[in-house]
Amino acid sequence: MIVFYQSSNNNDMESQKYTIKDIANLAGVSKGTVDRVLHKRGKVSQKSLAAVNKVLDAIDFQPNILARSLKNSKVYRICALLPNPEKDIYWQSCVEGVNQAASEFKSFGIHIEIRYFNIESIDSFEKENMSILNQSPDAVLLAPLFQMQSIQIIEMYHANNIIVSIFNNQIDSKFEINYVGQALYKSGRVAARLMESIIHEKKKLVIIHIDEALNNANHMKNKEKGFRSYFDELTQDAYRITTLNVKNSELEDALAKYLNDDTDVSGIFVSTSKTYLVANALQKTNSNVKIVGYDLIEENVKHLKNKSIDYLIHQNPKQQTYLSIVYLAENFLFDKNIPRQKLLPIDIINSENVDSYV
Amino acid sequence: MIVFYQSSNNNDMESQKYTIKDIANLAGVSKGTVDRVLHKRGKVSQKSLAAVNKVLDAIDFQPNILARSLKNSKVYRICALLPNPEKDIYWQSCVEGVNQAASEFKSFGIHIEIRYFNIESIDSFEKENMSILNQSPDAVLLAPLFQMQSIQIIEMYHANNIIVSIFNNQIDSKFEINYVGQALYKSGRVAARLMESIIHEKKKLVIIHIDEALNNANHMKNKEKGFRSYFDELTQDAYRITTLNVKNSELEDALAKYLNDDTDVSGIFVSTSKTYLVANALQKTNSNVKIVGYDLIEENVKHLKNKSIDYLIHQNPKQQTYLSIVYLAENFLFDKNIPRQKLLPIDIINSENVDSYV
DNA sequence: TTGAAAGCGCTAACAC
DNA sequence: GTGTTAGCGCTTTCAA
Repeated sequence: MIVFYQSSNNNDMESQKYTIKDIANLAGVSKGTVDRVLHKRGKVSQKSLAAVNKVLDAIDFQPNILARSLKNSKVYRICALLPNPEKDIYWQSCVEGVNQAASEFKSFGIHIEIRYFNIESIDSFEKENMSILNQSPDAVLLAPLFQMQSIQIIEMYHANNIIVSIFNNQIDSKFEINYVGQALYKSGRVAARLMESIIHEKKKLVIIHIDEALNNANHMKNKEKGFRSYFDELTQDAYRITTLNVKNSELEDALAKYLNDDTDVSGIFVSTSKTYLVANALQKTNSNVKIVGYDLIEENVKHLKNKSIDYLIHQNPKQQTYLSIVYLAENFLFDKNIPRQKLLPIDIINSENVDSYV
Repeated sequence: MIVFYQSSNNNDMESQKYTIKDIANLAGVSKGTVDRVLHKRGKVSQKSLAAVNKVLDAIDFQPNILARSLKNSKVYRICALLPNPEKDIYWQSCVEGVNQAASEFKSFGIHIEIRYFNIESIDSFEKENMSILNQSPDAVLLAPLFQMQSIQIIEMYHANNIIVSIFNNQIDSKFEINYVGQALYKSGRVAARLMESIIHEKKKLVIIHIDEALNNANHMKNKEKGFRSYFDELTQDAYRITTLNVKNSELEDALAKYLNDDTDVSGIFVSTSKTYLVANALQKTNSNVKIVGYDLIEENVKHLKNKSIDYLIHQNPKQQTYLSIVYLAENFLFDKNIPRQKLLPIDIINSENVDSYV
């Protein structure tokens, strides 16, 4: 075993750390003046300014963010308003993302509260928002499922100096500081490419939207547009694509009937996390139709593993909320910039890589 | 526009922030004693202990990590030893991952230096390591391409109290604090599932390892095992799978010859980032063989987009090094735990989702 | 066994 | 315009 001696001096230029005090000494002024120069606050004489800037140019000064942050010791309150996962299990991951961020930032003085609204009730959405507004937290994270109401409420938050971050879906608002989500049109194209690669002979496809009324119609339409655009661009092959809008309750009958009428269907693209419902329905028809759908909820994963669903597209709900909170927290604590928009990768999931995502 | 009045008192139990000073006051002891109890250091009388613990039980005390960290203000030095990207562009992303982390943690007093070794030279690997050892940084991030030498050098770092983190590939060492990489066997299975879904008639497949001598043979063998295991488990269909080991320079001829002898081949799985070489070679044969390979380097992405490569598996090299550095930095700064192993998701990439990853 | 006090680097209030 | 100083919350040293 060779053991090297420590070199006695590691203070090379690079790892030298300068403080405001150092700069003040070097420039022959006081810490206060250095601070004034650094932050352009207060009056500074030409002479002092020049002296400090000269030092600043010569060294690579990195203000100690921890010290700055410590000084500003306050508790920041962030409120996350999420769809209640009891109504749709998809949202459970969003809760987990928030919770993970919450536990990571707890000891930094970031306090996070989760609230729920009922996805079937605009009223509950508005009520919760009003209640949050009344608490006046420092920031709010929102799933803006109801477009019109969301725009209104975000404006109110803004008027009250409450920062708003949104995830899951874009809306036409100018006042949110950040959006984290996925490119929906693109994800439709991804689904199309997957479908193309597994379909071979009969080129009839079906797009199924489930419970459109309850969900965000735009959301689904964008996915459909992407899906169709991909096939439209293919020059050699002509696919026939039909769109079906069904209610959850009518799905099984509607699908059975449709497939009975048209036995040439070879692939189904489901635009929501309810993909498993289609897989369930198909199991009874004993057909060999391929399915591409969305989201890693338990029921979907089960079907994916036994290959009754071929591919799922992962919308990364947990990462969406986790990231949103991290952006807010790091902005409060360390003054980090928040990107206006963060589009997460469009993850393709099959039976073999699914475990690596959960 | 409705504007709500701020509620006058937001100090609910939850958002109350206690400091050791508060605890000291509540327990009727000094800050020093509270610190001794919290960290079990120094002697404390039964009485004081009980008093402090009583307070601690009653409140939810979150020590302010920023303050702790500030106190311990020192410059941490991390050295990353990476394969030189000039020899193999794959490694470029690793450099970027380190650089990103470096810029994020610069103002926290984390100083990061990147060094390169030549992937074709064990000697350069050893020399660089010795030089790093001599600098005695606080931590080292290593791509342990040469198994035996890596084990030795990691032991040396360990003996010198230098923390070592590794990425890209596992080795049989007990002294590294953390490994970030991908499950190789699993990724072979993912490739197999992809291949199965796009291959339909002729069930002959080829596995190609390129430049095995230069690369980590184990690495490739694990992927192959995973790939084969998937097809072995299929009961209904019999696939014939052949393995080809070729040198970069001989690839084109070897492949042309092979495909000429056996015209039934319908899919090729390439175990390295040199997948584009196979695509290049195939373009000249005008065949319709499907290709599944690895990594989002530029040449591969080009082929992916024009569909001469069907799928790529993304090993996330940037994320590997980025995460490794983040783990180390957050451990130094905030005493965060470092997981022993972090296996990144096995990302499936096709022509449509590739842009969302870069 | 304990309390008092200094100090990490930065900010902000205050006095001159 | 500028320097001084107190203080953020924690750790650590020193004196009692």
